[in-house]
Amino acid sequence: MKRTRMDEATCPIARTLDVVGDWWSLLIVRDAFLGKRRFGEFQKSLGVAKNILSARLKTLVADGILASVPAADGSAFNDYVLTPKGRDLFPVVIALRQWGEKYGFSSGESFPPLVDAACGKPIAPLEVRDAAGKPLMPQDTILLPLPQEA
Amino acid sequence: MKRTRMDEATCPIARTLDVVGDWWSLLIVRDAFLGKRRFGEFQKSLGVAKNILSARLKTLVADGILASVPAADGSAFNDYVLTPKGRDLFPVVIALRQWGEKYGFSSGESFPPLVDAACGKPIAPLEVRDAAGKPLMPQDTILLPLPQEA
DNA sequence: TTAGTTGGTTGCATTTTGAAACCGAATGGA
DNA sequence: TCCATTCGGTTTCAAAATGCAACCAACTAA
Repeated sequence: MKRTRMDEATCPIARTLDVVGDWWSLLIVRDAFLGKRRFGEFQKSLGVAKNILSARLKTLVADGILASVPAADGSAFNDYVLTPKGRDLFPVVIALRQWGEKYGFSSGESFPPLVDAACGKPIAPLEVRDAAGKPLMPQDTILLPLPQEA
Repeated sequence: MKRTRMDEATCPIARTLDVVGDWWSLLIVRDAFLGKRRFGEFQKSLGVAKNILSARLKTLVADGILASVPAADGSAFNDYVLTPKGRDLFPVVIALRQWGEKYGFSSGESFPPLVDAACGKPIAPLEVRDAAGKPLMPQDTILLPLPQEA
């Protein structure tokens, strides 16, 4: 009756969700992208219970998404910073953000915009493209059978 | 002590995760992209308990991601098909998939590839771009403060 | 020195999840 | 026509995750 694991799934989506598919992990990663690094910063920003945050940070570190390093301010505490593996979640976070921007707000509401630091303009909507760069719709793609190894 | 809701969050990412941030919803959406439409198809593919699947389909329909329509085969049952809002999750699913492809498999393993139906070649890695089309790294972006309404 | 902050852990109540049993309606076969 | 089986669920109940508050140890500031 444990939570169903998907780490043996043949599907890459399932394997990703097995690691970051819970309620808090991707929000922690989001905050890490925004420069937060201390336990207390995450806790205050997210409003998550400290035991939950503690458990999540542990698994994110164990999964190689965050690294626990000595604090930059010289204090005796730890900073939690994104590894390259964690930074590669950027498109995931942006995709979630853009869908939320489009569907998560009623017309009267607004949200803090994420913009290009250089030009100040909003980033472009993500597009799924083929090898040549042409945009692809969902129905333009097919899942091939698993290749058999020798 | 219920699960903390994030539907009031100012962050679009949090609002998205409030809707599809659980263990199963995005896998149901994935299967819907692959053409699955019947309760039994989802259940067999996912191996999820039927009560959970039933609850998830209900909320996905309530959230406007799936629509419940009369079955295409003329039987008395229902099909669950993606709405335009659901189809707009395509970049999310692809982002999760590409991260899983890169980090979710050991070197000996392989996974079914998702390819361009027209040319048979794998789809390109998603890239976050600025308004002009130039690729952006995470540190090239900044979150602006919430704009004040009049 | 002592009060407060930081970064947790522990304990417990509530909620969610998961497995299996159950059930009615639709379907199929003899 | 009758019976069995599948389909699409709901109910029941145990196990696990979540959330809150209390606690605590180490560091820090006054």
